[in-house]
Amino acid sequence: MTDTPQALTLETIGKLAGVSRSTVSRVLNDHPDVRPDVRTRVEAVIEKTGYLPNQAARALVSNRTGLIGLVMPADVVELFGDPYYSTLVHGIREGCEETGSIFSIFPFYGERGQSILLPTLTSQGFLDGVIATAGPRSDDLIATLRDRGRNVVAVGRPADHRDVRRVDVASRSGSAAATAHLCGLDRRRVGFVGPTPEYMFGVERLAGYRDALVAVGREPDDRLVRRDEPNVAGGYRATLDILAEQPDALFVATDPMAAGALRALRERGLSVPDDVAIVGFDGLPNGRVTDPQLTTVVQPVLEVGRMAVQLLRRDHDGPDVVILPTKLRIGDSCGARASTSQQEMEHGEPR
Amino acid sequence: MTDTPQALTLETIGKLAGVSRSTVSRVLNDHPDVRPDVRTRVEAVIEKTGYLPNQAARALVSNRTGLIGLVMPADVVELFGDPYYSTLVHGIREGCEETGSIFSIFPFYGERGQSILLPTLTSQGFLDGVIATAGPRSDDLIATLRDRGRNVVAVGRPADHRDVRRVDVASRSGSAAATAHLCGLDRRRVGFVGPTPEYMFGVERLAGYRDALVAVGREPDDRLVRRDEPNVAGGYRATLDILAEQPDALFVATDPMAAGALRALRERGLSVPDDVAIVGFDGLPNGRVTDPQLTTVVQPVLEVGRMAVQLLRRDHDGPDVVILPTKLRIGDSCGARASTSQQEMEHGEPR
DNA sequence: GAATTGTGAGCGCTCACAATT
DNA sequence: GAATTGTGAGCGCTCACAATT
Repeated sequence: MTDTPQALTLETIGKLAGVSRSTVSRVLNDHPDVRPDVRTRVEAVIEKTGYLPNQAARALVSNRTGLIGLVMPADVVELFGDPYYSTLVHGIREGCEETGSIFSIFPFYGERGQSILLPTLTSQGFLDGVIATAGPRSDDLIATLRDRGRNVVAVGRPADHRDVRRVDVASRSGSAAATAHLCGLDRRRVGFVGPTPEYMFGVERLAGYRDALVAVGREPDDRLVRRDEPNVAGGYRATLDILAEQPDALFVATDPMAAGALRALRERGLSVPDDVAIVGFDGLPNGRVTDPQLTTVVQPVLEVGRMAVQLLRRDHDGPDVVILPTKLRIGDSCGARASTSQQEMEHGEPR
Repeated sequence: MTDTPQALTLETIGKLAGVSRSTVSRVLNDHPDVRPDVRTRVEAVIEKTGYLPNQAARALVSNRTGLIGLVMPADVVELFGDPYYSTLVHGIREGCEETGSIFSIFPFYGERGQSILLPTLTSQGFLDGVIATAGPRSDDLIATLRDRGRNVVAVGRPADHRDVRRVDVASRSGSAAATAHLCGLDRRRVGFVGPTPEYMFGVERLAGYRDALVAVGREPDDRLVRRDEPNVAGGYRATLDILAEQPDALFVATDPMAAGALRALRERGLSVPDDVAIVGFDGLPNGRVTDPQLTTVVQPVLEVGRMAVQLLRRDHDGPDVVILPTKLRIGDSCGARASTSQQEMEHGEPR
């Protein structure tokens, strides 16, 4: 169980191939100025010995490790059950394959987990870049990494996002489109169910909801707004609560919350979309299937992941904040499909 | 977006504190022979400047990176939905916190993903140790890491497990106990539903099933054995198929497969446990809740994760193969609870 | 002489430049 | 002189040992 006895180095390989360590280095790094026969000879020795360069030495001198880390501040169970994260991970992995980076997930939980991880993340010579999802449990970590000059990209919008490179989706305009859609279907009392205000995406989605109401000449009414945990249980509770206000439609800021809303309405004997129309937000490829099928604002999470990797690149010269568009996908929960006149509004992808 | 302008090094900190780099190094690494006032002075400078040692330099000279990697050869969606992985990750994270290592997950998918990751995993100066779950998609990776002399621990049993350190659970004896339990409840035609034979744990669980039959003087009958993918759909298919043999009990080698079995039986109008008794294998803390509640062989996945980290330690001097015990937890799917005489057989933990 | 500190060497690479063909 | 190769220095640490109190 000891390490490799033969501590192979560039020098050893060079000796075996009859060249200097420099030439071996050039072969390894695909430098052009190597004579073909020498290259072949060196490659043969590398192949035969199974030599692989020491990553630490390489990182020390080149100041690059090739490692991209995704920092996940959540309980593993929570994380692993969430289609948002699985899609995001998928996108980041694809992005890393494109750029030739190694992708790695650093799960941590709570203050203690963060304090263990933070020094390592912040050190030189460990990660080339960090991707972190914005949220109450990671916003200070993102701010710390930024302040320390680390190469960090936030996914979403951290509470303090000055000088933070980030990828986000058009939460506000997407929410406005969803709300406008409900208003256009002649719903008079359109409510909002979303996360508590420490989630910035919830703040933006509430703003979009209000934008749409104002745009059609209605007065936003806080009695039609409920906030809770951004998960199924939170959506369930908030919906039960808001029913006292007799809404005939709800824009629900995440699909898991919308699933909770559907459950609450079913329990109360209310039909969707007849009694209450529902529009959600997420539209994830692996999201749960609901009955009725949810009308929702689709966000391009896969592209978010890919783009985050792009933003991390040193040679990236695009904008430091990238906002990706969302689009409304019509399902059966909003009532648009019932009224044929509305059918042409559908511009979501087919499933 | 550039790196920190002040490239702090030990030398810089030493200069600021009026000592040599050696003394700063001693302070950082908690060496005893530093005068208290000097230590305080150096710590003050470190604190003020926010200095953190370069991990690559440290790794190069100490030959340790402090990084433990879990290699996950699976589609992310599959992975993230699986309570086995979430529990395992939880256990490994706890183990790493105990040993002061940084824990990181390397997700990859397919041949291409593996070929990208493998050189890095195999290199010196990158990971202190690799944990990999055994299975058809990772067994050759485990063998390669072993052959290259890397510090690797397998979870489960790889097809080629010579000289591979590993943590496993007592699949065979646990399966025998489950099968014996069904025989003891007077089931005459006890079938086996499990994974296809490239999954070694399935091979062991089938062996345990046969052990139990032989022990009570019955002839194992391959017509009562069905194998399919180790997931809900596979369990569903295999169970539909085995019903032609009219089993009155099934030992199902994983809980997801058992969930599929329950669905198949329900669809065929068969009652559990009256028509067919079911015992599963897994008993994960975050596993799905079934109706009826599943009798199952509980494996200690959290401890498996913790133990894997222990086995990775250089100073570990226990056995290289650790097999953790399983225990049968009685639910409502086997019929034991109905017959009061069997109640005392229950030795699972309460939920 | 014991406790504390500094110096030199070296980990295994990459890069600039000099030396060789 | 252009293409190819080797040498020297250095990345930022840790460790052994020498030097200092």
